[in-house]
Amino acid sequence: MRFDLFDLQLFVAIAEAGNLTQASNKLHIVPSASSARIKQLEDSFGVRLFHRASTGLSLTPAGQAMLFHARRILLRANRMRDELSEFSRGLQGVVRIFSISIGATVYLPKALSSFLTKHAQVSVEIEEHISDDIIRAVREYRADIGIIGGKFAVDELQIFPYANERLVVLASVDHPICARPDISFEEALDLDFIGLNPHNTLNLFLIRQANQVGKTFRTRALVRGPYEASAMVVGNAGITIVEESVARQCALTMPLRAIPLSDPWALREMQICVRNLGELPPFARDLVAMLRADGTSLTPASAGAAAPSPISNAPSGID
Amino acid sequence: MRFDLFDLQLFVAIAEAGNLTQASNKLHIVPSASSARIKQLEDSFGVRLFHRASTGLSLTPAGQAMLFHARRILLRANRMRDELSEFSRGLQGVVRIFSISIGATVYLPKALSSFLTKHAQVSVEIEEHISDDIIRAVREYRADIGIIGGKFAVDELQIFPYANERLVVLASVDHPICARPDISFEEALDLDFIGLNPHNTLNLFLIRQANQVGKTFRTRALVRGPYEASAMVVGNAGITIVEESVARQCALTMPLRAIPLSDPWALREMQICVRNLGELPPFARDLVAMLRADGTSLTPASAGAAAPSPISNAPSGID
DNA sequence: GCAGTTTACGAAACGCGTAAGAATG
DNA sequence: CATTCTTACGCGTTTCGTAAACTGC
Repeated sequence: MRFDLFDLQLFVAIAEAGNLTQASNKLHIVPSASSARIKQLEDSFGVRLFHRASTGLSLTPAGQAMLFHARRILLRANRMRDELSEFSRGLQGVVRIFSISIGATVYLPKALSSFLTKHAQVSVEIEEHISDDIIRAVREYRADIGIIGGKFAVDELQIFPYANERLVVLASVDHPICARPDISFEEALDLDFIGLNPHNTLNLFLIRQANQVGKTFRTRALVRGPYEASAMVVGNAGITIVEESVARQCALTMPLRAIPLSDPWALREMQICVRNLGELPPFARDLVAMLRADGTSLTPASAGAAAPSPISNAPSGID
Repeated sequence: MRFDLFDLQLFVAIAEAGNLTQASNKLHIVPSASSARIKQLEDSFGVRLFHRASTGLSLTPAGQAMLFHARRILLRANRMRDELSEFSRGLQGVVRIFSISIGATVYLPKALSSFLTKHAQVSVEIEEHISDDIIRAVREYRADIGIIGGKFAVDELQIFPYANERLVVLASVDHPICARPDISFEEALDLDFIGLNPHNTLNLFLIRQANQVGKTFRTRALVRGPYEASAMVVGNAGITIVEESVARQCALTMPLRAIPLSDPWALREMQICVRNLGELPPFARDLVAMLRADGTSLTPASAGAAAPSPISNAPSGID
């Protein structure tokens, strides 16, 4: 277990060329040296990796298995080298964020634009996942910061409240329910729905809520995301339920109105989670701080159960 | 880019201990040697990885970034070592299969039991994914064999037909529709449904089919898998749609009946895909051959459009 | 005999440990 | 002055390249 990355490169090259000499030339080494390296690799694992023939080398099954892993190791090593070379060119940090859909598409883009200008030499990676996966990733060091939706029991992680997002019904401006100040989820279920990609935390949550009141979604169509759904909502094919900020975004370009859901649980509490704030580099801590400030300012402590007051549905139209 | 795995181990150990001396002791090396290795690592990347202090070492942001990748490389390398050590103890091959749900839970277990007895020294890894991911994995060498559901346009891969699975409605034995020889999907949509985990290929497919006839699922509950659904079907909470072989399995232990769907598309054509049969080791080719033989024998060329005849719903009950 | 792999061998390079130096609190 | 990291240096091992032997088509 003390082999080189160059051993792996050589191994892969030989496996792909089926030929020790060509692989050796490609890597600017003499065949005898390659031969020795491979032999040593085989000895260290106690397994033959290639079948030898005077016509060339071919993989044994053990070699096939090794090839699989070796390729992945090399890919990762290259990414590492590339990232580090960015540092040598001035990059000062990388922050890896895993977020639920609304965070990755609505909140983070805004929040990050100010962060990135403040920290010009820090780069940010965002991946969209469901809450469960996010928690796992943060725990396992695969993500620095997680944005999750709803209250989760998360031991060993540090949790901070982020934005509170009120869920709203998104409807065409000429839909009857636009006359109302709010609507209960149960009432809304009597209307036709445009469904969103089922593989996200919000949708799984809503389906469970529907079960609890003993009703079901009358899904008229199933589309990828909120923007696709909006297009169908405009045509009055149905309504959909999204977070308020998503609704606002969609209403900017389409004649839509958002009607708040009156149920208590319709105020979804998004949370920021990190393994340990103290472990994070300063710029990442700063990002967490900025997110927290940003999140709470966006939803000013209206955290009381079902307060529909701060939600205006007037400015949601296209007018 | 010619560093050791030991370099990475050392790097991670120092990062975790925050202390070069302790890390060096742990790895049975003298601190001066560690110091030299780290320095060389830093030179090769042109980046400082640690902040030096007389109290110990702490990671720079570049070091943090490297730690992230280094951990993953080491995990992979350990898996590789473990797998190769299996080879040195007699293992003769590994086959990695990615399959859709029904393949992984119904078909492969049966097929593999005979394969594994025939090839006592070959091990098989199965992962469950949706068809799109499976195709990508096979293409990118992450899987040797893929089992996908439905006809896909897959360039560059070799495709073989596998089993044809008729979709059936699963209902409690005392449900009215049990009197019928078959039922159309459109009719079935008028009944209450128990929904399955939405993140699988079959479900996405069914939801789209429902859209096409302009109806929607009246989902009364949403559960993880077919066995959980069966329990609710028995209580007459609703019906569900599954592949016939899944239905058969569930009916073994519960008073259920399977009523075939009469729609032409209800005969789902599962397919085996590989990158290139010639590239695979003999035992993997043999597995593909066994799967193909198995699959076609299970669904004897009833591939004509909507032939409900070969499907008996008599033996599906518990009686 | 040609294309390919492996063995033999001397020289250069590398990495280890010992020992001593330097910095910090 | 104790802890910790770094530099200097001698020694053994590794790894390289050259050259020659070996193997199947």
